[in-house]
Parts: sequence; structure tokens; C-alpha cells
Amino acid sequence: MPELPEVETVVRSLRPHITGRAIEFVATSGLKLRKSIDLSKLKRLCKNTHIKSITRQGKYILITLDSAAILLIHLGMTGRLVMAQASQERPKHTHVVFGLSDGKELRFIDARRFGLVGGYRKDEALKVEELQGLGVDPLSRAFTAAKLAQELAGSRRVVKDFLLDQRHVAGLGNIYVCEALFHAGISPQRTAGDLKKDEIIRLHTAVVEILRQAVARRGTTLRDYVDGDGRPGEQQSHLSVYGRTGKPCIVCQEKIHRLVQGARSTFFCPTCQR
DNA sequence: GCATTACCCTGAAAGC
DNA sequence: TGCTTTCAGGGTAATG
Repeated sequence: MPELPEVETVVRSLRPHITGRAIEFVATSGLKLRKSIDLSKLKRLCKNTHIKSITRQGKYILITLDSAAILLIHLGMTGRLVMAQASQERPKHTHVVFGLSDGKELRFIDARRFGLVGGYRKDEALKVEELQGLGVDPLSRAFTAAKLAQELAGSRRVVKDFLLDQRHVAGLGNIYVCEALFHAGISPQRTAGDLKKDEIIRLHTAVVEILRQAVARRGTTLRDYVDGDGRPGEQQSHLSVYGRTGKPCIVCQEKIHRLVQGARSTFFCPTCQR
């Protein structure tokens, strides 16, 4: 399940392959993803233009074209954005294909179709609905302990749900929220607005460190995720609590517990996290 | 504003 | 063995 480190890894791995390339054709499966794909619009946007850059905002991938139009991609749960030779057979669940000028294809593959692929003209690009409400990116300079404190202030939600809300901090998902709360020693059931100053500082540090470490290890692959070159990540063997129900805590040996919050599994150590 | 629930969807795993 | 059921969850929308 791609979160910030996985999306960042995809962006970095694709950058040398697609920057400066022209898009010669666009094809789709015709199946609906999170939203329907407007193929004719994608074709119009991609015609006679080159790829200028590929960047990330939260879990969204932005491919900016020379025309200043943007292609917006979200990997959802099982989405993959990979390079392939045009001669290679397109795998099952390939929903969007961008044919590039060097004979390669940039393919969006998504079994569960929770992902999203859209295109926006230059005049639409600054007010893309999906990006408008996104909170601070936790790997940006703007994400400070003070900023986190400001976001948390007054919230009556449980901190686990709060951190998953992309309107506050953009890029965290279930795995890294569980991991960050563990490393900060904070129970996932605490009320967000009740965290003390020292706890907020610990949480801020944990979020940044966990994400940086995961980026360095090119993300977590539990099942589907691969980067733009088709390579899995390496962070999965370094998880402290996620998916470790019943196994001993790496700090105190207490068994890791699992509970369900907002229809998502939460993994935590009841001794280390207060 | 916030919590809860349902929905989208496929494939792996579990259960029978 | 083979079929059926359950579970996984990011984001959104409806409801209370």
C-alpha cells in the first residue's frame, strides 16, 4: 500500500526515464478507477508536448508537461506506475498507458482500481480539487513540531485517525502512522488535542525519522508495491509493530496488540505506548 | 466539526 | 481438491 516513501521512491525511479520525453500516445482500459478516466482529454493534453518534471505532493504524483498541464496520479492501494518496453506484454489490470518517444511505455497498473489518473490544463492546474485540501508534507521544511502542535490543537479525534487525515499531514498511511506512534511512545487511542508538548516533539521526530528511513530503504513492500523499475522496497523487514500481532515488542517483549480504528487495523505495544 | 458506516475492488488466505 | 467467505484498506460520500 503506497504511502509517502513508496510514492517518493516511484517518483525518483521514474524521473530519469521520463523527463524530457514526448508522449506519443495514450491508451486506457476503459474501466473506471476511483474516478472515470477522460481519455480524450488526456490525449489532448499530451499532444505535441514533452514531460517537464515529475514530483510528489502527499501521496499524489504530479507529472508536469511543457504546456504546464499536469497529469495527476494516485496509486490507491494496489496501483503501480512502471516503465516497460513497448514490446513487453501489458500485464493484467493495466489501465493507462503513456507511449513515450523512446519506444518505452509508462504504465499504470491497478488490480483493485482504487487509484486515480487525471489530467488538468494549465488554467486548471492551480486549483486541482484533490490537491487543494492537502495538509503539510511531513518531509518538507514546513513540517515542524510547532506546525504539528498547531494542527493537533483542539482536535477531539483519536491521534491515529488524525494522522491518517490527509488534510492535516499529507502522505502518512496506516503503516507509518502505526510505526511513528510506536516510536514516539504514544497510544493510538489518545485524543489528538490532549498530547503534551514533549509528546508532540517526540511524535514529530518519529514521523520524520520513520519516513526518511523508509525512503532510504525505497519503501515497504507487503504485497503489491514496486517502484518505477519494478523493484520492491526493503522497509518491510524493519517494521516494529505493523502486522506483528502477538509477536514480542522489540523494546519490552510484551505482545503487540491489534485493534480496529475507523475500519483500519492498528498495531501497537500497550506497554511502550501510553 | 467530527464519528461512523458503506462503498469502490481483486486476490490471497482462511474456512468448510 | 474445490468452492465460498473473509479480509486487506485510501479516499470519498452519506448519515447522524
